[in-house]
Amino acid sequence: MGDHKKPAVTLQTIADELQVSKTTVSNAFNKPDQLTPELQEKILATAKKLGYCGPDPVARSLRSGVRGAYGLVLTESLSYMVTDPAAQQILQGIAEVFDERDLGLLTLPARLDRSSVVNRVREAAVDGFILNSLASDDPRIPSVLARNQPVVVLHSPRIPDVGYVGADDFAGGRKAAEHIVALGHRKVGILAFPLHEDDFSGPISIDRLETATVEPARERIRGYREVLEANGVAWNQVLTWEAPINSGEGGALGAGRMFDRAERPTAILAISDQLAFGAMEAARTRGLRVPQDVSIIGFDDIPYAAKTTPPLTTVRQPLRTAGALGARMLLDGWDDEAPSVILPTDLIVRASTGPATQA
Amino acid sequence: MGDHKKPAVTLQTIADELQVSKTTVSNAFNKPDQLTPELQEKILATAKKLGYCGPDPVARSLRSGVRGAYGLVLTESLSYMVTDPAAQQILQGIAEVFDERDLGLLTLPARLDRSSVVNRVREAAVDGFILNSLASDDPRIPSVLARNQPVVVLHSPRIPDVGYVGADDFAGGRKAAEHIVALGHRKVGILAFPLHEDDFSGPISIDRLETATVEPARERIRGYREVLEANGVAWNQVLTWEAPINSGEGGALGAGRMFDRAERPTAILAISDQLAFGAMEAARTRGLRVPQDVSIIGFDDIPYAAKTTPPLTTVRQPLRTAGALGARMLLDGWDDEAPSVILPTDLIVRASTGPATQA
DNA sequence: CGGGTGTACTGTATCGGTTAAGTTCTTGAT
DNA sequence: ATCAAGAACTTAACCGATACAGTACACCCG
Repeated sequence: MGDHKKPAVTLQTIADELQVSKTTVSNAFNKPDQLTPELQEKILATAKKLGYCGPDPVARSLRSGVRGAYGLVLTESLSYMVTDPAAQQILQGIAEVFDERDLGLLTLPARLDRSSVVNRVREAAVDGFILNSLASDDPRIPSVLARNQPVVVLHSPRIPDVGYVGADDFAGGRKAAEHIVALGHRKVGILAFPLHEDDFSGPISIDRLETATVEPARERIRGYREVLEANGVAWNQVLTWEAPINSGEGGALGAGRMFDRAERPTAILAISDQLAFGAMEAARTRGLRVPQDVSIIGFDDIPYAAKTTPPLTTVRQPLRTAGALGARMLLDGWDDEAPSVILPTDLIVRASTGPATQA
Repeated sequence: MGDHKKPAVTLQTIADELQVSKTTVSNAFNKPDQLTPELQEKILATAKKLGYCGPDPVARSLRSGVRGAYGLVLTESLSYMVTDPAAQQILQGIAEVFDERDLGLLTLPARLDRSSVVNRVREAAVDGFILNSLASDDPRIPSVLARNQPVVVLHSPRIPDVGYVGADDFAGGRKAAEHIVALGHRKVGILAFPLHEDDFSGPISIDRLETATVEPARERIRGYREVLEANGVAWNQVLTWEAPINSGEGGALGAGRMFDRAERPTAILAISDQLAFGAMEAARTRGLRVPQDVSIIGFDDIPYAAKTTPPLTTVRQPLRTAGALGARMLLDGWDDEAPSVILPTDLIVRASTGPATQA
């Protein structure tokens, strides 16, 4: 790969070669109007001759204070993020804005089992951060805030004086539950992705729900609960399952346990489309028809939701918009108090939900 | 967002406060064994009190020469990358390795219509680069190479003395074509993503094919061509279409034009699964059955390929492995000559291909 | 012909750390 | 008592640029 230990060509090397000051050489690269075109050309030529490839970005940042990149802090690892369609949508929104402005996006490592990830946040050479869907007790948050740089949070958690873009998860949860209740369902199961950043998996206790650190999960379920209880379905009649990860497999497992009970639910409320897909899969393997035998509703409306058989009824939230809006908020800053945008959610009725059968 | 213009707390501030040298303060953070635990604790306490959030990463990099992040250079913009399932697979492989080692990944902007993207490459504060599926004449390549840092190329282009991980596209193309030919197809159409980084769209001339700068595209089609010609199908009998972007829409448009001809092809060879999905869609809208009326074969074997109806026959290449291998190669370096890994391709026969009908 | 205005450069301080090479002071061995 | 070795810090140089405040000289004006 060639040796990267050349005697180090710097501005000074070129300045010496041409008997000019290094400031002038610097200007040749950054402020061409400050010198005669001839001299600039001569400097550029010499730079090329000596194998100089432009001012060192690190040194430049140190002096000028500008990094030209922003950090992206994610739940779970980057490799997971890439596989999560909802996260992809958000990332796409962010990326649009960053592309538009020619800025780099530094994705930070996120394995919380490593204490070093907190340090990586401290060590990142960036101008600010986007925090996406973190638990409110994520250890990286204090590190980010300590840096006193612009920060925007997407979806979770809400932090005082920090810009925020999220969706109205509570209302979305209500819409999903209202739809299901209106179809006559009373025996329902709730499928959730993690409510806390531990590795728990199992039924969700009231306490666990109320103390949940992952806010969208908590709010969506609160929405379900409020509507269910208002319709005479007590919380202890509702089956619940928290998957250890937001994936089809997690959903399939949880839904499977519900389907295998004597009194199986006639409807599944999943707090993400991914989980809902898993529930559909679990139904399929058990010979249950969707929606005749069981109705399934998701949350997010990721693109694939329209393509499943049957197409998934779900609650849409504008993920890409959220990403783009958050990015713009971060880059443009704000004047007085930190803005907080709550995007609307919409019930998208497709074919995976239907009336409850009397059976 | 709080004002980020505090009077700037630096090592010196703390050093002054405690009447010690700034080196000692620096050591308190980086080499705790160089000072007494009491002093370290005192320093850390003072740091916290003054709102100091650890050594500035930029200044540290400048002196120590380590950036802790690597640049990722992509075709098209980041927002596109995120939507391309094949790119996602590659990214996932890369991300696994980066997560494992707690390194950051700086995604650089990629709108080639902006001259500034070349500068961004020069200005990125990174220790090396991964280049993914670029055209051989991409203007950013010289900038990357000029930096004299570790570089690894994934898929394209091949560059002398630069680490390389790719797939055997030519053999893969051959396998696809052999499968189609064995099924009796002689009237075939070829669907391609861009062969050059212009915005051309249309039939592919021999010249355009042979000078193609996007190597995987060229090699796959070369593979098709060799097998077709060996089986008596002259190149000028083959329908071709180059889409302006690797997407379902692009494929649908190209395939649509082929299907609408009097002598429509009985098989479509698509150089990506995305294009193949488009072809399936185009067939569906025209009432053509797959595979009875038209066989369709893709390339890549992205996860969704197994889930379409009918499931897509395709040529698998280990995308995630390629990403992971490339990342490891970059980070671990090499001794003598630059390694070059060519991963194998496998024909995966599913249900989208079938025997040619005599009709 | 002095003074104001620009243009093209130069010199030096500085950004915020890390590194290498001392300096002190203790301690233990001879 | 002497000296080598180590622990705990300090000093000064340096990393590679940019910011800012000049300086020198040409030019235009009344």
